[in-house]
Amino acid sequence: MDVAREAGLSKTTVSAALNGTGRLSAEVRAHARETARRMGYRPNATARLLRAGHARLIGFTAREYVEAPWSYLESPYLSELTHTTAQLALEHGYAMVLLPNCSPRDEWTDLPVDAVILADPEADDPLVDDFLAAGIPVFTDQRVEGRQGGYWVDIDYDAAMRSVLDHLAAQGARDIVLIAPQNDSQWAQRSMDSYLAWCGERGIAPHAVATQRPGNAAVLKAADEVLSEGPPPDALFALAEVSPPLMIDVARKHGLSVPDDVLLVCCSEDPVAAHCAPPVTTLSMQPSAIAAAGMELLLDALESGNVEPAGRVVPTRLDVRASSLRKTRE
Amino acid sequence: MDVAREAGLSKTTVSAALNGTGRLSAEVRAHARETARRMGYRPNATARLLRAGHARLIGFTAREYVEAPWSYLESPYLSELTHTTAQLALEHGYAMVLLPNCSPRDEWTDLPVDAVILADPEADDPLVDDFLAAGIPVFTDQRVEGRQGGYWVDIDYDAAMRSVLDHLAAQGARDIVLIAPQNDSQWAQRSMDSYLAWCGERGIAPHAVATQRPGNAAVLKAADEVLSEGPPPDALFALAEVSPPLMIDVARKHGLSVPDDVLLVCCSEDPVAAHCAPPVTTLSMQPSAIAAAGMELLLDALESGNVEPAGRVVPTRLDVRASSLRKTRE
DNA sequence: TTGAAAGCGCTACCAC
DNA sequence: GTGGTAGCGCTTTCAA
Repeated sequence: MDVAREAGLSKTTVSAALNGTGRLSAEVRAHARETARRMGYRPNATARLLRAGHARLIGFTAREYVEAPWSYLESPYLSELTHTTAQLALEHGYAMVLLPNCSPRDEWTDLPVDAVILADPEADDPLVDDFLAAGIPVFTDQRVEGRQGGYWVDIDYDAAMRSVLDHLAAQGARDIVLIAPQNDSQWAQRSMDSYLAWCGERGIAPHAVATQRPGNAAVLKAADEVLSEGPPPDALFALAEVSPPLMIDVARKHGLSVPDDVLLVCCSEDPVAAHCAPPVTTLSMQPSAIAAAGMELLLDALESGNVEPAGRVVPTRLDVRASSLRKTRE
Repeated sequence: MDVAREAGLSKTTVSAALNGTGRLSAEVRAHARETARRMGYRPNATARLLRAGHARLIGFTAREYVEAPWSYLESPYLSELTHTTAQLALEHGYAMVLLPNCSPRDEWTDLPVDAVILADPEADDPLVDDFLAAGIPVFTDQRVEGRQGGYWVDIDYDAAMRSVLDHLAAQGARDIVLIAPQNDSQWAQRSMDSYLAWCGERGIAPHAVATQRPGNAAVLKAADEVLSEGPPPDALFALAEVSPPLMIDVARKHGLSVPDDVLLVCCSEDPVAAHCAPPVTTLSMQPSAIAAAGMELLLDALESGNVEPAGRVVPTRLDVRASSLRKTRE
């Protein structure tokens, strides 16, 4: 440490001066600080971390559609989840490393992380096991419940689905088409289960179409096909993420007006929904609330050394707007 | 290192076995690896990095509208830039830390980064100076040119602006309204300069409105106001990012059809533009190309220890679609 | 009030 | 072929 030599002090003293620790005379402290400043000295962060025994770094990635060459930041939901998590982490002294969804498993090995967050993993995601086996705490969905080092935040997908279906039914819809994402996430799986159950309970034939890939194009294509075949349904519920105004465009293309001819609900975090014409009813998964719940769990686990597996359930929110309100005709 | 004790080897041997270095017999190597695997041993990443003398971590943040409480991932441009950068970095063995735009300056100090990327900094951004002073290479816009440790990627904003204006003029537009972002970025500043110059050269009175904040709402409000006062302009060019279909909705709200009554061009990376009705002409800043150019510079600087300041200019792209094509009436 | 020494976990070097 | 040792840059004892 040549700041020490330059200041005529030991490196211990300089370290203490810079960190505000130890019992040093005011002059020595000021002198050390001044010398360091003048020399443009910055303590080596890696060395401090090694010394401290932690990394203060959290890995983050979204595991939905892992195979597809897409950027999960394209999704407003995942993008908000990512941003909020990064923000909250930093407020608590942790930085967040952004890992793309499709990266070789060993890319992670060399990364000094205290924990990882895996959003929407696949069923039996190998990454979950990898980290758990490596002793790195994993924050993900409920399927890790009960496993050593597994923490989870979950959503009441069943309640969410039913809130939408009940709302549409209350508006008089009977033939409700579900445009569902086709992947192994809990979101896709459990939502579909709930849809089928709800239809079953009412003796209604389910009418679901699946989108194989993420992105607007796949959802729009599915909607287009549904509206092309036979009489139009009473309502469309796009569970797979899509830009709301584009759904209105598709309906219009088929000569259908929203909400007069077909009701529309989108599962979306896109603020565009409130601004388009007509405003579109959305089911929000509340990514910021999920991030907050997850970060609370994470900090509790990391700071207090609390190894008890823990989990939280976060509610969703239905914002009813014009697109799903049948006009009262009087 | 208790793997060594367990295997009856020295930690040196175990290290060599795991890293594939040194001259070890196949059996010893296999034995060491097997023992490590069985014990769930993972080499400490922080220690390796300290030893190696680098961090393999790159800091990233967008500095536009630093004061506003917004998430830059809301912007399709910045979101694509962020994702692509992270992706490319990882492919080259670097992980990317995501820093929110509004964070105290000292949050960064404890972070072991080899370099930082500051997208769209403000004029005289203090963060630029902080990092340069700390000897950390900074990758940002052209204003760092010539400074020690400063590398830049820039866009030919002038050519971009002119390509749009020339296109609109060729379609017969004369009163072209520019909806411009109001901030200190090069993008906002230089684009506005070019707009004014272009108008000046043609003796056309410029007609620009500024948006104070990021997000759809501010741009839509500006557009709404322009269309409310007096006769509608020939064309709208939204340089500030906005969701294209919403711009069409605004025009429609004023009884104007795109492109029959008013031509529309948006500066946007949103894939929605190609799908809405009518499809919207976009000026793309090519964030992925920017990321690629920046990463190339960065790797060259970091790997080859090349301290020569360097820079690159990246082209933009105009995708002409129906929204800016005057219908030939015949 | 200050400083010497130990050690965080790892790997490169050079003896054996 | 294998293993002891030194040292990356820092902070935390503990002795002076």
